[in-house]
Order: sequence, then structure tokens, then C-alpha cells
Amino acid sequence: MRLFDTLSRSERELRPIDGSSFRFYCCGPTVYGPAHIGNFRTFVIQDVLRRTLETGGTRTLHVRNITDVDDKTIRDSQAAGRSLTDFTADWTGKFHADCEKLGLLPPHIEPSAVAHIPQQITMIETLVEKGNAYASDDGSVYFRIASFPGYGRLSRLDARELDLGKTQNARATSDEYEKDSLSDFVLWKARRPEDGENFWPSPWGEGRPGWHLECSAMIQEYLGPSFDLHSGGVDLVFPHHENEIAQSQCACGGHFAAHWFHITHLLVDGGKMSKSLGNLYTLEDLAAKGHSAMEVRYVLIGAHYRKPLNFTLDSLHGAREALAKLAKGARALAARIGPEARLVSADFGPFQAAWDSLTHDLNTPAALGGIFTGLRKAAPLSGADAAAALAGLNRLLRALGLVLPEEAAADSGEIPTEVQALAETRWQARLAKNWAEADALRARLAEHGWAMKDGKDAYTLEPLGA
RNA sequence: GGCGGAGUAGCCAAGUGGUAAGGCAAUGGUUUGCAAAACCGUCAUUCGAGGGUUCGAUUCCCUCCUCCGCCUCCA
Repeated sequence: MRLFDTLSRSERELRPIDGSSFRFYCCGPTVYGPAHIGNFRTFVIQDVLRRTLETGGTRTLHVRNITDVDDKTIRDSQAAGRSLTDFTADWTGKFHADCEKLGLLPPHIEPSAVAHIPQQITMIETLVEKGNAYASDDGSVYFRIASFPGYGRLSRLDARELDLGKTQNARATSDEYEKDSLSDFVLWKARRPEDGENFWPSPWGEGRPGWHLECSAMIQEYLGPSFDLHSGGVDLVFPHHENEIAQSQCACGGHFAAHWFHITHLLVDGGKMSKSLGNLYTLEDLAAKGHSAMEVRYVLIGAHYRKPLNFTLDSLHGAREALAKLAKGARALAARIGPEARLVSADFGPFQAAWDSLTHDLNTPAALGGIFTGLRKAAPLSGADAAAALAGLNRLLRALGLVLPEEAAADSGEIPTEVQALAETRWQARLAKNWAEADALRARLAEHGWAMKDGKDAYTLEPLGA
């Protein structure tokens, strides 16, 4: 498949450099609170990339880290009066639960920063030995940007711009750190009182690793000096990924990531998502409004990953209807297969255009459009042709990670007896063609929150607003 | 200020130098006691604004407006 690469600014074919499996790394969550839908846009798109590769027959090795030590995790665990370990374990669990609801495949390897302190120290030692890093008097260690000529290539910042940018903040940081250059970033942070019990011994004294370093160290541990793809939200391009490149290429040699895959941020109601505006949604927030995680997933893949996505509650409603329509279409297709043996399709049949969209820079919205169009094209098919089309459709849905809703099961057990009694009375009134009473009873059912729908020989009851 | 991205119907959103996918909503019809559901239709002479290049531009160029991201450890 072809995918846009941030570094070369061009679309490139994805091919595993080791010839067997496609090995990629995704910057994972910082576990100090619930992830929001903005975070999940990135993780869902990464999941679609993996699923698309696998659907296309490529084996993958997916590594995604957990950041469980940094300023925020330390600050919030202390505010909660809990140990860092307990605090981050809880939020990691919550993250995993959300991922499962969204249908995200678990990474093959999910390393935590705290579990890889020795590897991080080793990498810093290497950088110091090679002259790419230096210790300051307070026991912190910094990366010397001047020692890496390639710095700024990914984000297209040249040295002059970097210095200008940092100058504005010189006063804020110069009292705290002794850096040779204001642009230099920290690899090891000397222990400070506000760190509490969260520090580790090192050759430079007690402290903790800097954020940028953890990814480099874990990538070296699990993927080595060169691997296929590195991914994250656009905000990570600078400085996080720029710093990773500098650290890893200096310490390990190799070309580091062959491909850079960045996902654009989403907007909410046309603007920035923020807590103060009250539009920073978590899965839990949306579930409380009656929206399933699969509906959220549908919305998140409803725009191309390099374009802003405008998330609205209205689009969630649209997602529900669209998913229902897909499910209906799939059921209709399955119903036309008949008794013939189910065939495994070699291609995507009527859904070929949808698959082509997906493999051309992961155009998920065009793929969704292609599915609806394919369903229309498949309408006249029956028997073995329908079976092949359905197989193609299912492969596509698997690549997108969409799980279609089942047909609503009539679960009479959950209907209050009072409501059932009203419904039965109304049914009798209706059979007696007593329309006035029937309508009045339907209004009363509505007051109880239920909608009664008349069929030919029976009726169904559904909760209103479902 | 520097760098990068975006503005397509009421909403979400593809796409292209050759005359605008798809979904939601809306709306007409069939059906229904009426509804709902289902099924069959309709729904952008137009792509932020103004210029330019071209036989032809939404697509390329210029200017302007608006929004978003990064420029201190936010996906």
C-alpha cells in the first residue's frame, strides 16, 4: 500500500525492510487520566493502518508504549495521594478497556517507560561517550543539538529558527537548567523535591529520564536501529520525534524510522477541543449520551487522517444510522447466498474501489463511500456471486475494524410489565379498530418512554430515543 | 513573527485541469387506520472572496478573509 511520509513529503510504498513483517512503533498514551476522542483518532487510524496491512497479507509487529513517568503522572499521582505505580496502573487499565471497546487490536508489544529505565540510562551513557550529550552541574544530562547536523529535517526547522524560538523562553528556563545551547533538550532530569519518591539512581546521580528518551530506548530494545514506520499525532513532530531521531541515530547508528506517519488533530464543533469549552469528550462522556464506541470509531475514520476532522454529536447520530444501513445491506447480501458453499473471494468484487481507496494513503472516508456504492452494485448478485461479494465486504470491514450492530433482539424481559400491559390493551383496541383509544394508548406508552410499532401480526416495543 | 495544514450542499465528508463519491438530515411516492419500519425516488450549474493562466479551474498561480496545528515534556 501507499502512504504519505512526513519526512520526504511524498507518498511511498510500504514494504517491510526485513522482508517478512512490517515493524512499526506508535507513541502511546501518557496514563494520568482518561484518553479523549482526540487521542483515539490517532490510535484508531493507526489500528486501521495495521489492519489494512494485515488484510493485504503483510505480517506486522506493532509496538506501542505506555508513558508512565513524566511531570503529569507524578503531579497527579501525588495529588491523588497514591503511588505512581498504582496510579498509572489504573489509568493504563482504563485505557485498555477503552481500546477494546473501540475494537483496537492490542499491540504485540506494549513496553512501559518505568520498566525500561536501565535501557534509557545505557543509551544516555552512549550519547555522552560519543560526545552527543553532556552532564550539567546539577546532575541533569542534555543532548547537544549542535552535534547532530540533521536536526530539524523532519519538522523543517533550521538552527536559526530554533534559536529564535527558544530565546523567547530563555528567562523561564535559564534559571533552572544549565544548557550549552537553549535548544538542547534534557535526557536525564536531576531529582527535584517535587518528584517525591519517583527517582532512580544513575551515573549522574538520582533523577528520572526525559520524555523523549523513553521511545528511543524502547525502539532500540524491540525494533533495533532501523525499522519500518513510526507514528503519532502531528503535535509530536516537533520536538518529540525530531529529538528521537537525533538520539537514536547518534546512539545506535541506522536510519531509525523508514517512514513517518502523522495523524492530524480533530476539532470539536469547528474549534479547538479543550476542557474549558466543555467539549473534551471521553468514551465515557459519549456513552452517557447514549453513543457506542463503535459509533465513535465510525466518526473517527470518517475523515482522511491528514485533514482536520470536525467532531460533532450530530455526526455520532449519522454514524449510528450509517452503521445500521451497512448492517442491513450485509444481511440482505447474506440472505441471497442460498445453500451454495461459501466462497472465499480472491478479490473485493464490487468493493474493489473501496479497497483501492484504503490502500492509497489510507483514504478511509473514500473507502466508506465505496462500501455503500459496492452494496448497491452487489444488489443484483445472488448465490456464489453474492457469497464472493460478501466475503469481500467482510474483509473490508475487518480492515476498517468495524463491527456491525446485530439485529435488535426483542428482549421482552427488559420491558416493564406496566408497559407490556398497556401495549397489549392497545393491540386489542387496534384489532377492534378503535383508533381513538389506540392512539391515546400509544401516547401513554410514549410517556413511559416506549414506542409501539405495529406489524402485520404482532407489534414491537422499543425504548424512545434509542 | 517563523513553519505547516484546512475552508466543498442544513451537517459530516471524498475527489479532480474537462465539467462535483458517500453518509446524516430534509423531502416526494409505495405501504400503513395513522405512524414507525421497509422499498423506490429527489436533493451543490457549484466547490471561502477577488483577480490571473487555460479551449476549459473547484482542481494551477497571485492577493485577501477565516479556522487549526507546531515553534517549552499536548494524539
